[in-house]
Amino acid sequence: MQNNLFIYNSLSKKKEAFKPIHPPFVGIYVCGPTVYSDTHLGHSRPAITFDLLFRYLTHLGYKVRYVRNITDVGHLENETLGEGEDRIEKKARQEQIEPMEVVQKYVNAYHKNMEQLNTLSPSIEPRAAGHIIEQIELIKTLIKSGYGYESNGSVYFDILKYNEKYRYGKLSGRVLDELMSNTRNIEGQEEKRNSFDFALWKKASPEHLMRWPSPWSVGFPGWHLECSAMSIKYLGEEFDIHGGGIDLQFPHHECEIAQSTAALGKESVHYWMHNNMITINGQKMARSIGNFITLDQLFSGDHPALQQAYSPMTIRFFILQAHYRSTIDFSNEALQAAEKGFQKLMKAIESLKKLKPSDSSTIDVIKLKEKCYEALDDDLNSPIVLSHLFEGVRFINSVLDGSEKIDASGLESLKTLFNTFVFEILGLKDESAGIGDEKLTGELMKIIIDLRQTAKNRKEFEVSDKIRKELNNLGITIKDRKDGTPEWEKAPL
RNA sequence: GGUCGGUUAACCGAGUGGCUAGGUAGCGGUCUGCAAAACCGUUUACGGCGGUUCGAAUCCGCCACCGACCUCCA
Repeated sequence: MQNNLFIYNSLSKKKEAFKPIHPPFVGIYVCGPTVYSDTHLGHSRPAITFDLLFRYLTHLGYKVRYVRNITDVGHLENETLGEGEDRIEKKARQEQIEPMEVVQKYVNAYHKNMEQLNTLSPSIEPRAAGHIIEQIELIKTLIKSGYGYESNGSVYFDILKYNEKYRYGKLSGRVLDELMSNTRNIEGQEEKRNSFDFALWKKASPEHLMRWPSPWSVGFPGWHLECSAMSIKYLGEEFDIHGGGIDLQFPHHECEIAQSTAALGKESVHYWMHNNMITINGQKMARSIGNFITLDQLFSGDHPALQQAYSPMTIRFFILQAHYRSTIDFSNEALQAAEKGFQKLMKAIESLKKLKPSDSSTIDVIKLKEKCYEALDDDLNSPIVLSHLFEGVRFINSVLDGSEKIDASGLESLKTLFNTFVFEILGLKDESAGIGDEKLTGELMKIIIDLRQTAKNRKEFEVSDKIRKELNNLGITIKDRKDGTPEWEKAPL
């Protein structure tokens, strides 16, 4: 199996040819959400970025195992203090429910939103709390090899020791000496040999709800550990691609690298990929900053910053219009532009179905297809793919207008091209279909349009304009075509 | 303060040495009874100052501004 795909590797800071370890198999691990509140716009970025990667690799013929975890334990409010409260537990106390009820609630919400965005389900979606045993085993290995040490019932990772043999900080460009001089002295660190050591296992305080027995204490695993344990379990000691948000690079992914490398004695991940952030007013959108808009709010328009509701495919299109390693700035203007652009694309695909072939062709479909592949192969450059597809859109509309021509085989190729890239790979879908009572509406519209046509033929424009205006009030637009058969369309609700 | 990244036209956003990305908005036109759609044409660009080069948005230096990470974050 061959590919021309180049992927930007965060570790080498270069675009590298993608060579899977065991073709035709490809293993991908992506950091999923910590499920303690609603999914917001920022979460859709990695979901869509790695959905695109998953879809493209699958399209190329690879058998992809896509693992995306759910963090449901161990993610503390404040890691440095060592006394931060578990996010899930805090929410559980606030809402007076079980921690696992919090998890269930927000996992369900996350899944619903992911489905709305038309992202494919991962092959495996493991949860940290379901892999306590694997994590404990990994800690044992780390203690045995001297990289983990126990302290008062908790276990920490010894970064200084690790750095003797390996280089801590190589992903994020940190230098340990600088970390040492920069780290703030905060109380509550007495258990650690060094302030930058991170927890592998934490002893639970008496009031802590989420707790499991271990050789060291009744407690819970550290946040970074789950990804190492679960990626090893499902993808093997070495696997192809690890993805996640750029904000996870340090310390999360750095710690993951340290743990896995220390435990396995070798590099685990071949390609690190990081998606950039969605910004709002130029600043990162994040739960901690409080400037986020949830996906449900976007879909309903129910948020003070929103001028209107935006459909899931508008959001998906919006995100695909930027390259995944660039920031993308949220605004109503930008989303409205995305909405219009997306609708234009969908309309052209509808028109494509109706095109009549000519004897000759004025378009090179093969070249267009090649350009689309080239763009994807260049580190998943979806904005460029879209720009090529819009070339196709202009062509389709011109054929409809009579200024361009396409032959039968070209037409088939063009249909396949749009189907492949727009729906299969970019993962967009037509949202206008499937509104109830469609058939009846169609019949009714036929009658109304017929009446209006009669009025027009009699030059009773007052009547015909009234019909059009009343329909407009219902969100229905009449479009008189040159050949005298009017079209109508309903704005999406 | 340290490390890293960014600054492209009204907005979003591609592009890395010579060849107008694209979407949205604006303007003019074609079509149309009007309108919408579509098509054609088109305006406002590469943060500032230097340097390298025949040629720089693209490479180098300095400056300004913005941001990310250094706590948790997708």
